[in-house]
Amino acid sequence: MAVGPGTKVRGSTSGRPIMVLLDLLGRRWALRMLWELRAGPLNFRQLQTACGDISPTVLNTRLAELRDAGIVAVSGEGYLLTQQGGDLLAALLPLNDWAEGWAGSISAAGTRDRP
Amino acid sequence: MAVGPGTKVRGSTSGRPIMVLLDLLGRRWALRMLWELRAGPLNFRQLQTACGDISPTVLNTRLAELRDAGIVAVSGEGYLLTQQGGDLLAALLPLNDWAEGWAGSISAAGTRDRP
DNA sequence: CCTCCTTGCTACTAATTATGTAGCATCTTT
DNA sequence: AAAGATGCTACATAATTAGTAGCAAGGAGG
Repeated sequence: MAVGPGTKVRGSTSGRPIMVLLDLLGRRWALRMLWELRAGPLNFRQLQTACGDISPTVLNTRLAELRDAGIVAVSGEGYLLTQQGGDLLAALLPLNDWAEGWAGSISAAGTRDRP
Repeated sequence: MAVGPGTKVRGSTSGRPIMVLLDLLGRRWALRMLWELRAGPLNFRQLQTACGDISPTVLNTRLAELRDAGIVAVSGEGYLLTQQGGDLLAALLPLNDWAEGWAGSISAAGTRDRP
């Protein structure tokens, strides 16, 4: 197993699931890949394109990690979220709304620290 | 501003807020830092320790990015989440539950390769 | 069978980022 | 004044990511 609950990861030897998850999702393109898979399966090159022509090296590495983690799976249709992956994505969807509000507030106030 | 809505980021020239956010949170330690700040302010070295003795170089870089993004701020008490940062964290809290379920399901189903 | 695509992915090098350690400058406390 | 803390910079090394090329396998069409 590359990464999964119980694994020792950067910054935590405890293997606490949340730590493992934060490490996994903190790797480049991982979050974006989940995001791009939200609408349904994509094959390797489609996913690559969706992520802005990410290099196939990282894409493949990340895919392996996410598959090992049981978040992504392969099918005849291409790569897709597992049931669990879908649940994870659902937990991430609110980020979109937050980001929209963020955009509004920053372009309005544009500063670095809040009172 | 280093990174914020409207910025061009890796994999997206659109500057769509969600893309900028996913890029920002996808940098090493960013998610973890937010997580560790959930309970209240921490000073530089406390935060460093909380993140498992992350190197001060990255810590400082990430802090600057998160401050530029209006997610983290400094006060006499140390580094803390802004109002917005708090909202973002709130959106991320469900990940903890998800991760717990993840741990359970993987150790129960023992899919890929666990002893 | 033979080409010509498409697809998933490996190879390899260059560039960017992160790690790890040391230590300085600035307070605060004793 | 001396002895911590604290926030951070410097710098060398290691690890990760980017970028590009291209191969092996499979399918469609001829």
